[in-house]
Amino acid sequence: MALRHAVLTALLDGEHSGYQLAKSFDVGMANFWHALPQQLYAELAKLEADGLVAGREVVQEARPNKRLFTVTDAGLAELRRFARTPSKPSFIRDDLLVKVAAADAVDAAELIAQLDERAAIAGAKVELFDKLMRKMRGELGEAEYLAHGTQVGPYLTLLRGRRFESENREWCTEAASVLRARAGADVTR
Amino acid sequence: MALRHAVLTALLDGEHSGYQLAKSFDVGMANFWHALPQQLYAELAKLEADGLVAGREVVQEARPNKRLFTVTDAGLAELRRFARTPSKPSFIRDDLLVKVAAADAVDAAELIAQLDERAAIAGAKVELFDKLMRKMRGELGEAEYLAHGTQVGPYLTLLRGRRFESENREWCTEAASVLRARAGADVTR
DNA sequence: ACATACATGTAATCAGTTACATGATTAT
DNA sequence: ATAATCATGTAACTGATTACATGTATGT
Repeated sequence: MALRHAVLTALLDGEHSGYQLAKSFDVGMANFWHALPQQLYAELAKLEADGLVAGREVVQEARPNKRLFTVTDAGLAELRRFARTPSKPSFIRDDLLVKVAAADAVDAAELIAQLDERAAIAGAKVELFDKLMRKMRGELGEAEYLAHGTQVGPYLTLLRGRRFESENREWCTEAASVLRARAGADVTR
Repeated sequence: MALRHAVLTALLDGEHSGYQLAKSFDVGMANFWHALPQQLYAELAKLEADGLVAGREVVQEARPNKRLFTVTDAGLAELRRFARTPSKPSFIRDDLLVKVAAADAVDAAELIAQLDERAAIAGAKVELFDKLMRKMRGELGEAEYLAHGTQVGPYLTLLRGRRFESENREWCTEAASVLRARAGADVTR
């Protein structure tokens, strides 16, 4: 039941609407948790009912009204309690890896195309994370930021996401080239 | 709906019982898919009902009887169809990363302890994957195996898992040392 | 005696996804 | 005109987790 804690964490750096969360979940948070807008709206409603976040209505003219949420003291306490509970080892779920595991039994050309596509997506994520990290660091170098910056938490998780996607890109490229080489060898045999 | 395809893939290298699958899912498959025994038994039953796997009863004396499953032609066709569908980008779900993201608001000592523990777990996984890969390669070197080995699919996914866990271990170690340095600085301030 | 491995499930609940629904404003 | 952005949800369904249930054989 960590979605609520991911939401509380996302709200630590100020008030957000459900809509804003839905966006930021696809950038800073997406390395370790993912959620659809509907889930976030539902979770915010539950968190408010439980007194862990407080919402305030903001009336707008040119746009629909919105509700901005902040973490309450009870919410902060809940987050601290959560941080003390044991963590279960993480897991990945990846359709593409399932397909690669079945590489010996399925169409190679199609797999290669999907690996190339995924490598490109991962590359774009690497650049996005680099940008976010540069922005967060500001004037400071990485070592300095890690030592003295505010928001080490988010910075560390961005670092993790950056490495994951970089790793991902490299592996997809390699796997594609391995499959290409084997397909080529089969043809000339 | 990729659990069924993960199961079909796992059954590609020969017949397995639900019990055996439950074990092997925690090693070779665990880098990209995870499932509890109950899910596997249920999925095998569904796959059998759909004619994608065939089960045969094996009567044993000293142990309970078991059912061994193999992929049918229809199952193989389904796997090939699946391999042609577009893959949605993977995602990680990790409690510990949520906690690190909230690092600035929670107890540092506890987080550090969890990061150290996770680094050790990741290290053990790296060794396990190395062992499995050596076993799979046999006499061959890695480049040779990737070029000519049977089971490139499983080998490539083990490679991915190996790198993921290695990355994980490094990051956990670094994150812990960053948090330790900051905690130390706070104390002496 | 106690734990672990073997072997297979059911039932209840919780979490996540897909599909649907509404409606104004701004940019191309 | 068309698409994208802002803004928030409901309803139905599928997938995953937790708790429970059973029973034998082997190792420490």
